[in-house]
Amino acid sequence: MTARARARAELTEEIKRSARAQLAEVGASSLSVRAIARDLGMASSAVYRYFPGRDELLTALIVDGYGELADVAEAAVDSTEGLEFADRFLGLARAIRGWAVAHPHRYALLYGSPVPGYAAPDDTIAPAGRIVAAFISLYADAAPGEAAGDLAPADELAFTRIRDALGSEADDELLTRGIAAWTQLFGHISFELFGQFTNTVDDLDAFFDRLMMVAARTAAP
Amino acid sequence: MTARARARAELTEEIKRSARAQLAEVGASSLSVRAIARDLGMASSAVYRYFPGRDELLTALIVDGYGELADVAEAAVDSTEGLEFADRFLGLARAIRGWAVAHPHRYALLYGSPVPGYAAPDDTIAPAGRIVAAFISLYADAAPGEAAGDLAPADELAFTRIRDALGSEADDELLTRGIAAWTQLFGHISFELFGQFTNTVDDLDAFFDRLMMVAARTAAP
DNA sequence: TGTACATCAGTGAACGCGCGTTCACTGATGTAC
DNA sequence: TGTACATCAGTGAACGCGCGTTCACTGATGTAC
Repeated sequence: MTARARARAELTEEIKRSARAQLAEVGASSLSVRAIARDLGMASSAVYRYFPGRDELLTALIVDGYGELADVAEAAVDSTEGLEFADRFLGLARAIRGWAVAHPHRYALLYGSPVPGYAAPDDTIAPAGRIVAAFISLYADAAPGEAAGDLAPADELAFTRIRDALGSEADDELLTRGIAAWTQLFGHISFELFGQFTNTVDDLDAFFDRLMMVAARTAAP
Repeated sequence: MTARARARAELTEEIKRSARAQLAEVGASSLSVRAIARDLGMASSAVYRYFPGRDELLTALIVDGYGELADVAEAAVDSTEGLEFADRFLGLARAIRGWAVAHPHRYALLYGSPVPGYAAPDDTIAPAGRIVAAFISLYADAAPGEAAGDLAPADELAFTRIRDALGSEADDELLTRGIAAWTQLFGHISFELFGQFTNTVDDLDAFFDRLMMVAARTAAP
């Protein structure tokens, strides 16, 4: 590997690093080639030696983001091998949330509202699929009926403010089930509107109804 | 009401209408006072007679959006009075999704990733609360244990593509439960990162774990 | 009903700024012989 | 090992554009007497 190639690889990373920092400050739609160049102390035109344009840079950030989250998800699945389904799912969920909380702006780039004027190319589909695949792989080893046990008793810590606001004595179990259904509703809508369901479910209306019937059972008092 | 006041009210609405159209085309972060003025055939400075600035216009759009969605949610709750909990929840869910699908960009403004550089003022809290309140009101009249019945049999229409992709024979019931848990995970994360949980749940870590234990039971094979 | 004054909507020019992208160029690095 | 040529990174000026906001102004509408 020549010195030139090494310098190229390093500066390519530097540009993406600076772009991620900018993402956190101004958001994807205001990502600016000139601001990145300024940050790195180079002419704005120099960035074009590394990326053909702003959109291709965005694509690179998205692909990297899915890739990194997929690594995290797969590591979580691997590290829980042999455990029962519910524990493995919890481990996967924690890992994904952990990454999202650590990199909220990158999460928003992947799962938040789409960047106006930017159409994600097909290159982003495969890395996005790895994350879903990690979840699906949990089913490969699981025996049916594995996780029928009851919830551990609530610690009565998480809901004091909600209970105050409600002025009610609802228990933690019911509150959790209610919020579960609620986040499920909005999770579905965001997935549907923001493009996570494209080319998967055939009939979104019918699917939505079924999903909400499950949610209603979960949330019922 | 004077002619001047009437004209003012009308033009205020016109500005918001044009702003909503622009929202759909370029997104909230690129909402432009000049583009709205151009659209309405007036000088860009004239818009400042109606809104003190771009951010206040955005706030008005957000408040209007929550208000309209809250009207829809409350209407759904009212129209299902007397029915059992699961049916009322399904009606509410359908109503909310219906509005979101009809106005995807306004939904993104309310529940999508936050607009960088814009801090929503307190005026937006109350209208947002009306939507949650509509959901909570369902519990006021519901008897415990109401919705324990089984799901209606699947129509086997919604999942052909997913099944093809999986190369498996998983039934619709399990697929629905799996996707339910998955959208719940991402629904929670988006709510957490995009600010819907601020000042409600005390300990988000503990709450998240409980939520995912519920999800794991839902998704178990 | 008529007049005098105050209020307000709308104008157009201007300020100062930032943006993506192109282009001809210089000088350093790499490669073939 | 040395030379000749090709490749490539980086520069700085330029093009053409859009933005939010301010300001002094004109002319129409509203109001108090």
